[in-house]
Amino acid sequence: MIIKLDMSSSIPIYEQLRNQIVLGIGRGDLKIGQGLPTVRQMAEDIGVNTMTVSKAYSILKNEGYIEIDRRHGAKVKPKLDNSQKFKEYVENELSLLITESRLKGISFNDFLNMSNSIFIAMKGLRTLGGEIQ
Amino acid sequence: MIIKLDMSSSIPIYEQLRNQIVLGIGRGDLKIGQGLPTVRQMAEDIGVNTMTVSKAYSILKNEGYIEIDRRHGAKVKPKLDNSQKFKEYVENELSLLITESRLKGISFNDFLNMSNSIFIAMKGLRTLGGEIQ
DNA sequence: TTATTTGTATTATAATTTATAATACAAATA
DNA sequence: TATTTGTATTATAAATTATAATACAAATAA
Repeated sequence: MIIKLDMSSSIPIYEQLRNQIVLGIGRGDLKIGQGLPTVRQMAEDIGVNTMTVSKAYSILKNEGYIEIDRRHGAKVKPKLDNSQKFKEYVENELSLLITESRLKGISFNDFLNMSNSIFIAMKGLRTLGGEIQ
Repeated sequence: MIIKLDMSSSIPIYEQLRNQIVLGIGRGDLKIGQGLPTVRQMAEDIGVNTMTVSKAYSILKNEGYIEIDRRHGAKVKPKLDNSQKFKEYVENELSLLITESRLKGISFNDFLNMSNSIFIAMKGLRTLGGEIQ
């Protein structure tokens, strides 16, 4: 599992780590059901405080991407969310990104091609057992 | 020009304002060449400090969405950007958003439909004069 | 020329956020 | 019973965010 962090970024480390774990699940580096490194292990690996990792894990739990058991640790388990709130979140983020792209001269075709490439690269979420979710 | 701000959000006001102005250009509320309200006027309108507005304008200038003249004020003038850096920014944001959507159960079709709706709603950037950019 | 309006800089202040460090605790497991 | 888990606590420090009051340089209008 590759975690890319930019310590000089203005984006908080816990947020970068949260994003990297979400992307890791999408890429398939992290399978559904797979355990994440312990808070202490992850903190040592990436060279940050344990509470920074704990915060990232806590956010991922609240967002419904992982489950956390005491002793058993953190485990990948994305929960579906067909709420209007989540749709609006996606719409708002997408609106901003498409607007920025448009104003900067990226064609809508290029934008759709990018989207396709990204989607294809992450197609087929698999569990630890191997079956497709 | 409608500016929607959430004062209880964790996103800084200057960043929300920056986003709202970008979206306003995309929607056509702000035409190319059109002047933005003065820093003081905008600050009064939305009820924040002048320096908060100044910071938002300054970011938009640095990102190449507006131009700023002393005395003449801030003016909408998006600059094209075909740099690799900008492409990577879009790719990274898009990757995260598609991954989140996928994990939450939004189909790729729905995602593309959303993208289409958003793009259609902002088609045809116009200048103050009326000609299409 | 003079007064006014523009964005911006400065200074001070305050609250919040972010991150670290050291320690401790509750729960579950071996 | 000892160990490992996520988490809570406490203290500390730095950076960020926002406000307030004031001032400045540049450009325009009177």
